[in-house]
Amino acid sequence: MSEYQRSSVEKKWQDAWEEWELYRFDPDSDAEPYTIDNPPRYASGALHIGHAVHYTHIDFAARYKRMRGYNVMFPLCFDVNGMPIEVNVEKKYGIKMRDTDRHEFIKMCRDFAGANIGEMKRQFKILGHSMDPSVYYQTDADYYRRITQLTFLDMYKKGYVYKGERPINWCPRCGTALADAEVEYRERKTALNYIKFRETDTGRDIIIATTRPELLCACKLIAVHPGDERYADLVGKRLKTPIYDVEVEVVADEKVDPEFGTGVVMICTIGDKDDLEWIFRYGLKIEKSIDERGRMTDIAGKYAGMDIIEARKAIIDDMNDAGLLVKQQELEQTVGTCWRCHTPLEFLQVPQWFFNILDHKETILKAADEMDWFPDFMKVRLRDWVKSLNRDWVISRQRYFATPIPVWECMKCGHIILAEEEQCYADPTIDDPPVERCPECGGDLKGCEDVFDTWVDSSITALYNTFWSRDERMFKKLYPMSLRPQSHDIIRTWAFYSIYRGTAITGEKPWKNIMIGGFILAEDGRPMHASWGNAVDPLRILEEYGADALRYFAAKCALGIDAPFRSKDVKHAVKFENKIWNIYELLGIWSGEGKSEDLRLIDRWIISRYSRVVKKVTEHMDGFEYDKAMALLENFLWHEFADHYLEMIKGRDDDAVRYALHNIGLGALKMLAAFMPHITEEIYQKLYRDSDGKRSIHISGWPEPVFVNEADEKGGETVKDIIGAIRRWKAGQGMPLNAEIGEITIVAPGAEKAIIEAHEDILRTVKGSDIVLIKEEDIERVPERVIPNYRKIGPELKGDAKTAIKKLEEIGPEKVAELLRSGGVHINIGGRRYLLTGEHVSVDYSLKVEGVEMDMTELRTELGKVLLLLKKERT
RNA sequence: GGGCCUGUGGUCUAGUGGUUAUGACGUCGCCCUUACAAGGCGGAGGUCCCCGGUUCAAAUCCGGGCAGGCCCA
Repeated sequence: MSEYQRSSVEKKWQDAWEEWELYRFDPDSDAEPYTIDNPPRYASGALHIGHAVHYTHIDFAARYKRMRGYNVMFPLCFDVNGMPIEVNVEKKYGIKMRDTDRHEFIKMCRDFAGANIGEMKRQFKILGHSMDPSVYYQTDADYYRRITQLTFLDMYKKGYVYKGERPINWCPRCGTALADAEVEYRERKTALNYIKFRETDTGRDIIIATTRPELLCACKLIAVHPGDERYADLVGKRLKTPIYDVEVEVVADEKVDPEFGTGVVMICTIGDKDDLEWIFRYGLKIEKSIDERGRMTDIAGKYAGMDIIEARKAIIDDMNDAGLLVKQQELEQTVGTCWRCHTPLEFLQVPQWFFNILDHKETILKAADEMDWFPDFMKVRLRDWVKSLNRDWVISRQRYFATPIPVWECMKCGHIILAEEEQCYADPTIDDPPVERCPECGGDLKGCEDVFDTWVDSSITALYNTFWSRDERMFKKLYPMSLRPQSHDIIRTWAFYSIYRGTAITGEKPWKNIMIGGFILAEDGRPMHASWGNAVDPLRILEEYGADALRYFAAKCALGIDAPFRSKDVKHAVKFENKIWNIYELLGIWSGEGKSEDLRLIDRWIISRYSRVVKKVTEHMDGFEYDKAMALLENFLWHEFADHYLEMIKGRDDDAVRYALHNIGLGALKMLAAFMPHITEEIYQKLYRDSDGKRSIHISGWPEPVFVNEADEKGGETVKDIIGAIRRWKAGQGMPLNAEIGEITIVAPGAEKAIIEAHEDILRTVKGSDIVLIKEEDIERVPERVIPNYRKIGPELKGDAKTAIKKLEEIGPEKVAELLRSGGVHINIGGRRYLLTGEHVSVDYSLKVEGVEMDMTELRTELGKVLLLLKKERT
């Protein structure tokens, strides 16, 4: 009567697995490798339930493949570079990156991330994850950054890299370029300002609506819709800008929305992407009104040096004072913001480094086609994204904590000097260039201060994991990797960039399979938000319910589909654990592996059912359908094996039952092991370690089906149904389930053979004394009572209803039954004739077999109709 | 505005052309049975989001809506 002690058991095995180094990838093994391009966990510290679920799915794959005999590579890895760490460090120390020494700041970032990594390793451990510390990496380490730099050199030499000056997304707060993939669109409220421009010739006022009055200093053009009659005479004329008093021309352009504002727009260099389109169309000279730090430039006149918000406020005040501001209106708009700090982005022209992606779309799509996607519809998202791309990937960032771009530039002629391969990892802000002076012009060289977008680091994980550039033999063996697991929000980034880099460098896809996880929503079905108070802390769940329970919930989340967190599932998992624990408590009574010689029908039935489950679960595991595998296992173990088979075999002690219990008990436990590694290990060690011979269930083999026999299954199902019906009947009688019930009479033309074979098991299970098989004709049906259908008789016979019912009772059940069989009962009341049929009246029969009154239950079984007759209890 | 996904008893969910729609939670009733009352058995509870179409037959396929999620513009 022991209870499962989840917290101590989980801790015990987590420590043991770590000590045993159970999950080691063996580079020299002959076994087929199964390599997982594990997402390096970002070193910001906090564990989100979504992370917990995704990494748990990956752990399922790793554990399953290990049991299938693969040499599994499941790296323990962390993504460390990048802005979130920088932002955290700024917050923690109350400093600004730009005001801090570059290398001092980098050190603070490293230390900060390093401290988090310890906590994150602990999180993986208490989730029961099986990552392998022997294939460890973190993206900020020199050994990793070296590989990032080598891939860059390789791509540079192949012509994928260029430096260019073109408008890019710019975060003024972070002071860096951002790729399109890093832009997050947000709804926000802003003021639409109606301001006065003056027509040069006539002096009349033209009202223009703008959300960006601070850009007025860069206003180069005014546009109206060509069909807009209000302004037909304005086209070609010149207007003077308020405040600056600069003359600009009015053009007619289809792109203007006459409904918006006043139908007149000002075009500035540069505001947003629409402005950019106009700039190119009209060949406008680009004038920067905002600098890289988000401050107004000299062309803003008196506003120079202010930041954007200050300048906007100041110019509005000034225009208001001068009577140039007509009105302000609240406006909902969508703005591109920085993915990190959500500052609205500016569109600036700053020299940057680019990867050429536009020329390689076809290669990327082809590689994506060569991989298997789980679920397959996720491929569509990648395809749509690739097809929609119209700008190259900006890979340079004006930040500190990331991999430096390993180049020097001639300060005189701009010539680019690449780092030598041997030199990498190189930091050009510290290290000397490979040559002293520019080989072209003899000018001085300056180390590049830009760093890489962190996706440049993380998009080579497949190359890093497979020893690219380090071990040719291993690379040949391991690339492409077996599996890329990730979530669907980063298809356009991580998946896309990785495929691009992989194909650019090796000419081949980076993985064979890619599995995409869905989002975990809050219990109320909305996304989790700290401010909505619906966020779930997985560490609390772990503490309260344990890792196996949380993993059970993860298993029930189908791949690729957003699922709300369900604490009910976690609680249910605890019940299931308890059930598992007790099932194996019971199985512990039967020791030994048994023999298959004298298997009975019910043994063959459950073994065949089990074998089918093994086949189906294996298919589901291969297809990453963990929810289906888990559901199948639970249903089998709980509701077939425990509820029925175990009840049927209580009291037996023979080699056949031992054979069935041992095979199913061990096999089912193994199939559960990937999902619930702790409880299964505990039971394995107690019951099966000696016979199965492995140190841990997690390195034992995956079970094979024993046999499938359809006839046995049909027979067994029928026996199960008969026993179930008898148990239900007992419950209905208010009898204890272990009450003796004497003789059981059965009519079962299709199932006699099965019943005869299993009669001993049936009788022992339901505590019967004997089974008597009879024919349906042997049942005597004795009409007992007339049952009038008031609902039918009442409306039809109205006032005569009462009399009619009385008459029916006088005729008596036996006669009524006979009349009903021959068409109906004619009744005459006061000259009114009625025909009452089976709709109006029925007869209740009692059943007798050889004169004894019986209860009858009719079953539809796999072997046809079964009538079960049990002696009526005398009350 | 576009792409992809989802919409099934009070709540969550299985089911992708075929008797009476699966299961869980909750609820009501019964039962301590040689593991498990954190268990077993049973009952009540459903316009399968809406409208139209295809079909002998639609929760399921097609079209159009509506609502939610993710990604994008």
